Amino acid sequence: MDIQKVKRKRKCCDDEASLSDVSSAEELAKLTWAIAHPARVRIVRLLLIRTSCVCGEIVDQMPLAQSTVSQHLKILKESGLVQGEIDGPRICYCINQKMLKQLKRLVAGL
Amino acid sequence: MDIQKVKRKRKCCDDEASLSDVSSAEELAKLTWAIAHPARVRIVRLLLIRTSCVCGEIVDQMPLAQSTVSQHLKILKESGLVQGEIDGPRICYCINQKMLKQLKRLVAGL
DNA sequence: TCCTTCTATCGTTTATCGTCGATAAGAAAA
DNA sequence: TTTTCTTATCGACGATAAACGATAGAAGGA
Repeated sequence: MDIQKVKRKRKCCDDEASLSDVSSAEELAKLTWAIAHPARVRIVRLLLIRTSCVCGEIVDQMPLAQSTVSQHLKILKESGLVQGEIDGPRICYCINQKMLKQLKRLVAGL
Repeated sequence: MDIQKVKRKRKCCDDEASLSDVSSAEELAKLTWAIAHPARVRIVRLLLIRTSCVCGEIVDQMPLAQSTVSQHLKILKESGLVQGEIDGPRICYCINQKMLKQLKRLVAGL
């Protein structure tokens, strides 16, 4: 997506390192914020359990109104962690494995 | 948030699984929320770089007012990711490695 | 065609976050 | 004791999140 990986070695006193630190801090904050709500964690897990995509079954699994779930899905989509594709009359959600990997990588690198 | 309402879609004896799912979802949400802000990511990284603890030097490293940094530190402390100990006139912050490991474990387990 | 189903979005209300300046509290130094 | 340094806390503000109900829009089936 965005963000070039930190490939170059750090030299002392160059602010390029600081800049990439800042941008990766923002990326990590953005990704963690996406799952920084119990409902969104549960949604992500649901999508992971069912390797296939899921639509409004999510609503049935959650003690929330449909509109609220839709809002959480929107947040997850905006973070890039989740993708949604139109599949007939319903919409098929699935995890963006690439972004999930990126999240895991960034957290593991703390 | 309120009580989980476990819909009976699942079958045999997985109430316990659902409950632990819910609680771990809340724990994961709480921990990720703690670092779901660029400033708090930077604070965590600062504390990790300096294996020793840091006090108000954090403020000098950040483009934020002292009170704001203090607020972020409070959030980090409440999450358990950071500990603060009084050390003379100042306060010594450090990462709670146990909680950091827990965060990494939960994220890796997604 | 109309109807049903599914999802997104709108509008609203309430709660919380992020930020700041000002101030309080606590300990060390003078 | 008084002063000084460091950190926490207290309002206050605008911005945003979270939740809901109601409604709109799209697609399939009757």
